[in-house]
Amino acid sequence: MPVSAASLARFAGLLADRSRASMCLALLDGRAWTAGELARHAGVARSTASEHLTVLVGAGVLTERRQGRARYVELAGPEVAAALEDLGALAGERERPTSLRTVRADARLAEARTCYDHLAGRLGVAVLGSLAARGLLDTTAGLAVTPAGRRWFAEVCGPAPSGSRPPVRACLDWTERRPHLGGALGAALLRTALEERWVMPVPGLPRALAVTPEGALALTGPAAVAG
Amino acid sequence: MPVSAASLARFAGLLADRSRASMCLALLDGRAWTAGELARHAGVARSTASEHLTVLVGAGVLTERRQGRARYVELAGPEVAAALEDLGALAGERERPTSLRTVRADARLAEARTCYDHLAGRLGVAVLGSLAARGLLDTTAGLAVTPAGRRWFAEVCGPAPSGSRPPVRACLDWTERRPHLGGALGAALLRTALEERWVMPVPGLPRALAVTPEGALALTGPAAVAG
DNA sequence: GCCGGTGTTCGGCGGGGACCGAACCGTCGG
DNA sequence: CCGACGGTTCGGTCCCCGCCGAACACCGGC
Repeated sequence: MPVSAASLARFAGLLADRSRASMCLALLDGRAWTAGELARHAGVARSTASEHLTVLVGAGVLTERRQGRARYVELAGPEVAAALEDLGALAGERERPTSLRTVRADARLAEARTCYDHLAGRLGVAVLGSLAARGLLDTTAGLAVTPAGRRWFAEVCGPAPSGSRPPVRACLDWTERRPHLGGALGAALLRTALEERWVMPVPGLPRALAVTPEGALALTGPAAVAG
Repeated sequence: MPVSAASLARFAGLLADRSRASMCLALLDGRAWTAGELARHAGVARSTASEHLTVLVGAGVLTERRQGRARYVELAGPEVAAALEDLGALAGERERPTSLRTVRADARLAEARTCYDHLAGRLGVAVLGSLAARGLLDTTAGLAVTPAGRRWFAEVCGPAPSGSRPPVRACLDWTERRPHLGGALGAALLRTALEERWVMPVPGLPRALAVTPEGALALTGPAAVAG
């Protein structure tokens, strides 16, 4: 017995609005946003945004956290982020960069950025390739961790996270159109990379990352530094 | 540069209508339907269905084939089917069976059925488990084919299909709530199973399959026949 | 050529929902 | 206590779009 058409339609309807879609895409950076920020981002009145957020939270797409007078919302979980990414990949059409300012920002984001809670951009794709070349991941069919890879992740990121989230996930990169490493281990790797200063957030450019020399060595190996 | 909110919203809007969702879900059986059949299935006038189909074909979700006076439509490809399945899994809510007739049909479908172009139901889940137990698939992290598995698939299904479609894909089963085997090899396995008479279509119940004794042996091994 | 069946086009109706502004409520800070 | 600020509620407007029926176009068969 499949999903009912009604519930599928209702669910798709959540994203079938420009403002709500805009908010969800913004939240793909993995951070919590306030209602006002999202209103400004989507270009609608605060009242309108408030109603949209109530809908999305009610449907379980977002979770909220009240803090003083602020209402913070974020994506309800990695599954939601994954669904958004996949749907976005299928939707296909891209925004066209317009000003020089945005072109520069886009270039930084294309180089290295976060994708929800893992690495993306040229760096993210290179990391996946490097891990595969080093025999730590198996990409011959689907994506899986090799025994050597399990040891490596345990050594670098600490004990493997448990839970229902798949350890590795091939996440289609929006700029590279090739997969990068998502899943629980992808998230753990980003956490380690930030702690170890392999990558640093770029001030004023929320999702962008700057790669340090040590980071290039640790993440992609001695040879594969340049994109 | 992410997908634009507008294009994501537009795409989601395609499924955000009860009638269109109903048609797409019907088409998940992998067959081509005529416009009239889909109109009846969705419970709308032929004229309405015609408009919906024009929209879906125009957006690339469906492809059409004119044949005489009939207009056949089907899903544009496995990616679309996969996206529908994932979205449906996330949407969650299920239809409630209503009459005895449908309960019986549901029971057959829960036992063994096709899911677009591969095996599903208790059988599908059992096949995945059996292949993993025999060391032909690796499920410890994600889903991947082992070297032994590659040899087995080549022997049983012929040369491995090439192309961009991922060889194996964990497809969440609607009735079992556990993954079964999708992807190119999943499709090849169903093709073989039909050719070898391991499973037979059930007359009058489109997606249902009956498992033959040889099929149970070949697909799930000597021990794991009963559900 | 006529007829039945299938699909499409068009006009018109109706409902849902996205949006805003104004008023209001809470919280924080002086 | 008051003002500033973030968020919410409510009425009201507007428009989009899903739906139908009627008329029409097309194909196939007798």
